[in-house]
Amino acid sequence: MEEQNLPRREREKLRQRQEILAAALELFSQKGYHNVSMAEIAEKAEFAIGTLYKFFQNKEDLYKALVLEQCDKFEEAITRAIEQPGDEVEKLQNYVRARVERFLNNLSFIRLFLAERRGASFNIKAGLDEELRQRYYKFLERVASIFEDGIKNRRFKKTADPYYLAAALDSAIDASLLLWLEVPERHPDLDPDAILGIFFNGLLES
Amino acid sequence: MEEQNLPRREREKLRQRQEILAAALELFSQKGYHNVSMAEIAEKAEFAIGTLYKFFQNKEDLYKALVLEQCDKFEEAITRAIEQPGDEVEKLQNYVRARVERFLNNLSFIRLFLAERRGASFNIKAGLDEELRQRYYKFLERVASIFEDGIKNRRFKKTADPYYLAAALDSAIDASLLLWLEVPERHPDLDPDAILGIFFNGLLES
DNA sequence: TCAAAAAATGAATTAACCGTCATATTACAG
DNA sequence: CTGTAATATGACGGTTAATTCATTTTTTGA
Repeated sequence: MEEQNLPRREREKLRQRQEILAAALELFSQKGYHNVSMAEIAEKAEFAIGTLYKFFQNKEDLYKALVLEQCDKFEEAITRAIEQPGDEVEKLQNYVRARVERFLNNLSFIRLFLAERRGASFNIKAGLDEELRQRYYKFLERVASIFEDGIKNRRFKKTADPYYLAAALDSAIDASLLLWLEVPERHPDLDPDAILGIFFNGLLES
Repeated sequence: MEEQNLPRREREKLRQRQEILAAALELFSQKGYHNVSMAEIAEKAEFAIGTLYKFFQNKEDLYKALVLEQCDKFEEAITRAIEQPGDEVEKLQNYVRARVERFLNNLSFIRLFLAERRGASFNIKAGLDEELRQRYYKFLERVASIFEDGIKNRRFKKTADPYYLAAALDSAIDASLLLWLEVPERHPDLDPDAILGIFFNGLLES
C-alpha cells in the first residue's frame, strides 16, 4: 500500500479514515444511505460527529469516498483475474471465479454495490451515479472483448453481440450469487464453472 | 376490473386513489423514495396534503401500495404469457417477449422495480422487501419449472439446476433491457429471441 | 332551500438530522 | 514542567419534511 513511509501522524490519520469508512460501509449496506445518520456513523466508529467532518466535507462526500474506494478494489481484483495468461475459456473461468471470490469476501459491499449500480438515480448523489455507470460499462467492454476474441479465434460461436454476452454473463453471476446468498438452504452449490456452463453448453438438444 | 358496480362515490374514490398512485410512481421512479416529499406528491396529484392521508396511513403505506399494485400487474402479464399453450421453447419465447413488452410499456416502474428488487433493504420499508423477495422467488420457480419440464421431455440438456437457469435467464433479460435503455445508440437491436439464443445455442465450438 | 354529515384543506406541530463552532483535550517543543 | 499549537468534541442552530387537526368546502337528503 501507500502507507509505507509517511510521517507517523499521517499514517494514523489514514487508519482513522479507514475506520470511519469501515463503520459507514457496514451501516450503509445494512440500512441504505438515507437511513444512516452521521451520528450513527460517528458512534459506530467511536469518533465525535465533528471529527467525521475533519475527514470528509459532508455526508455525501463520505459516501462517495466509500463507494469509489470499494470500486477500485473490485476493479483491481477483476483486472488481475482477466489479465492472467490463457485462452478465452480460461480467461472467462478466471473472471467468474474472481467475481465469486470477491463476492464472498465482501458481502456487505455487494449489497451496496448492487443497489447503487442499478438503483434509481438520486439527485443527491448526482455525479456518482453517472461515474459508476461509466466505469461499469468500460468494465463490461473488457469482458466483451474476451468474447470477441473467442469468436475471432473460432473458439466461440457468435450466438449474440459480445457486449450483450458480457452483460448477460455478468448479471447471471450476480443472480446466482444473490440466490445463494438469500436462500442458501435451497441452493447449496455455488460452483463458478457451473455458471459458465450455462453459457458454454447450449440448452437445446440437437 | 372491479370498478363495475360500486356506488358512484366509491368509484370516484378509487379513481382518486389511482391518480395519487400515478403521481407518486412518476416521482418515486425519477427521484427515489427519500427524495420525494408528500407535499410534492400532493401537488402533482392536485390534492391537499391532508387528502393523501385519507387514502394512505402514511408515506410508507402509500409506497407499499404502489409497489405491490405494480407487482400484481407485472405478475399477471407474465403469467398470461407463460400459460399460453405450447412446448417449453415456445413458453420461454412467450415469457421473454412478455418481459420485454412489459418493460417497454412501463419504463418508469421498471426503474423503481429494479431498484427495489435488489437494492439494499431499508428498515423503513421492512416487510415490503421481504414480501417482494418471496414473490420473486415464487415467480422464478414457475420459470424454473419450464426448464425442468423441458429437461424431462428431452428438449433441453441439463446444463445447470433449473432454478439457476431461470435466475440467469431472468437477470440476463434485465441486463439486456437496461443496456438498451441506457445506451440505446450503441445497442440498437432489442430482439427478445436473441436473448434466448444465448441460452439455447452454446457458445463453445464443438 | 337548508342544515347536518362527509370530505378536503393546508397552516401548525413535531421530529429528525446535517453541519458548525466555541470549548475541551491532547501532543509537543523548549 | 509549561505554554502553544493541533486535534477532538458534541451541544446547538437551522432546515427540511412527515403528520395532525381545526377550519372550510362540498355533498346529501329531507
